[in-house]
Amino acid sequence: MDIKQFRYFVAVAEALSFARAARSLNMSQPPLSRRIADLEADLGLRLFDRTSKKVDLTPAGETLLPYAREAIRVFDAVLRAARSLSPSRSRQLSIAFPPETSRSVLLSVIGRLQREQVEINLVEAYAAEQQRLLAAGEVDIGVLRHPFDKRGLRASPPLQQSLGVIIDAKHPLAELDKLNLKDLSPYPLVQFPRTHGPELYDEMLDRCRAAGYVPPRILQSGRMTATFLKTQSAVILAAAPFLKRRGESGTKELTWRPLEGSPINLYTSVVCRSDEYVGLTRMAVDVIFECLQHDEAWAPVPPPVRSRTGEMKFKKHRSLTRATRRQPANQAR
Amino acid sequence: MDIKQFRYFVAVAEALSFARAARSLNMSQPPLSRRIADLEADLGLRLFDRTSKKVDLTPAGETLLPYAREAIRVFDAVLRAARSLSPSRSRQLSIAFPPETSRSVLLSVIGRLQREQVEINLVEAYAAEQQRLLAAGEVDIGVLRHPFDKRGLRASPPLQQSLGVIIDAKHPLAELDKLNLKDLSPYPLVQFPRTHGPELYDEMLDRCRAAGYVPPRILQSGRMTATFLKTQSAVILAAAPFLKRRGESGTKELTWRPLEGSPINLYTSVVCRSDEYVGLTRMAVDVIFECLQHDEAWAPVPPPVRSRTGEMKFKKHRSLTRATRRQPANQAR
DNA sequence: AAGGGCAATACCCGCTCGGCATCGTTGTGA
DNA sequence: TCACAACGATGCCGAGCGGGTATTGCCCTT
Repeated sequence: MDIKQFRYFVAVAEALSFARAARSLNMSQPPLSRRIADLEADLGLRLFDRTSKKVDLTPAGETLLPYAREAIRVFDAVLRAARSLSPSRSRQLSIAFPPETSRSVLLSVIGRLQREQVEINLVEAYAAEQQRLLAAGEVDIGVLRHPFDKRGLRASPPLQQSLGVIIDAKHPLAELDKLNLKDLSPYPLVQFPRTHGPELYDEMLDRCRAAGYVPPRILQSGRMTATFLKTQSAVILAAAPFLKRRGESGTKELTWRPLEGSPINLYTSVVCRSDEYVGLTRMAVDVIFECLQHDEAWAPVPPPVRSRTGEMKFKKHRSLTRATRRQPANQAR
Repeated sequence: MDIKQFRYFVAVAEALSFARAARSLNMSQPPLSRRIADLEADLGLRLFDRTSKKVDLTPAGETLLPYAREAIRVFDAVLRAARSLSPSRSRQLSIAFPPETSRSVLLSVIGRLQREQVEINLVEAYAAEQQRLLAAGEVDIGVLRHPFDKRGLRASPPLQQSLGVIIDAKHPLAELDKLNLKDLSPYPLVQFPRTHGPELYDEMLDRCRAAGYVPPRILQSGRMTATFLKTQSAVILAAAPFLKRRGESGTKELTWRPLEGSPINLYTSVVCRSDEYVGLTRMAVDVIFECLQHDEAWAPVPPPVRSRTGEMKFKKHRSLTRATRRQPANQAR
């Protein structure tokens, strides 16, 4: 019996759906069904009443749920504590986030890492820059958008955000609840500088064109983004929580609208150098991943769409220990 | 990461020896060494300072130990609770022990099971009788001596007890600290009735003869055992804690002596019907096993001797859930 | 100097778990 | 009313994890 079984149980109990729970666990539905069946067999009771249409906790499952959560909580806490005991040269970590990271996410990351006594050095950078910083050792952990070069890096499973559109509250399009990319046609698009992430930049524009939106002009994002949006009737593609970040100024006068059918998605991973996914760094990577995942607006795994188009399969990580073990252990000298 | 790694860590920390810890975990030493190395790699720190002569906790290991224990404690408690949630027809279990079970073991078993709200029905019986009771369904769990017929039963790993000799405190042999089987030659032997466990009975006598002790008479053990020992200068082979059981009468006048080189050992397993090692029953089996194991005088696993003679290899159990699952799951109807 | 004890390493194998494909059922919309 | 869509269960397969045995290497003892 493994603590994983409890995680599976809790995931299903929270999603009340095997398929959704499986997605949030980054696995497929059949093995999850089996693991739950195994657990039920072991415990000698049914945890869920399930039909093909509905999944409900049985009374027994209901009673068990909080205890399972508690066991997981304690276990994770100990593991985190153990990992952060690591005698890293120091307890400092440099972590890079994309500039448009929402404030709420940053706050929870900082809060949780401070509780583990980590000194954080925050860096703001796009994918290309982050890759350089990671490679140069100037940053320990990066949060970056796909696609990026994964060589030598350990990347978490991708998290998905559906992009919408930010416009001035008085913009003509603000009348509509959901926008279509075509609706944007008359308006200029604000984009981050292409050099900061050429692949993503190109893909976003491709998607726009494919859906019939060819921006009349493209404006460089920068300090003046809000001004562009107000004075030029420009639009910018962004995930829902983007606005949350900009408590500073003008937030009230901007508004966000989702895109019909989520035609553009952002995939994000938490990343560190492969050989450093261990101890303190690993603890922090896991914590950051959880913070992102639990933030609303981050889907744990690309929805069905992904497996149909076959694009961006996520490879499971092989555990590092096996590889590590093969090298001389250089201990007990 | 699995809770097992914590168990391994704690076992090594308690034994301060990989070999001993491995034995107490019913596994061999090499895999344990690797699991610990893996854990250290994962955490990014050394848990033990080890040379070929000594194993010590590092400071980090020292700090971690109590937390690891706590995580295990919580996890096991939840698992026990979950298993005992099982809607067994009732919360009653019939448990059979060999008559010579020490009182201390019985007390801890009863205490722990009562804490799980189990109603216990204790039965006193030797192996042969226990097998009948198990097969007939009149008893749910048995604690019985090897060898016994394992068909249809799920048996825990065997626990070992070294037999010594109980004699009257005034017996001539009481002068010696350690006895040799040959020393017993002049004295009659008290044995349980052969029908209660013919194989064990025969093996014990074989061992005696092999070591040069051919009892002049064999007396049937019963209510009058103590009297035999006092009036006939008889001897009885028993594990160390046997005396603890007999708080009733005469304990003071009897005494126990170990046998030089532990020539005779008792192997005991906790047993239930294979298909019932699940839910409440499984919880109880595990609890009883732990109680026996933690009682001093029960070695977790036969010491090196066993693997040399090659006798009584213990087979690992395959998990039941897998097999169970293959039958129609008859749920969701 | 030889031997024994112990942890580490090499190598191997079986079981477990997760993946894909498919089925059966149920609810839904044309 | 029928076909389809959604979902959980099942069959089957491959990979990797974890454990087993044999062996090495180190240190201490005699």
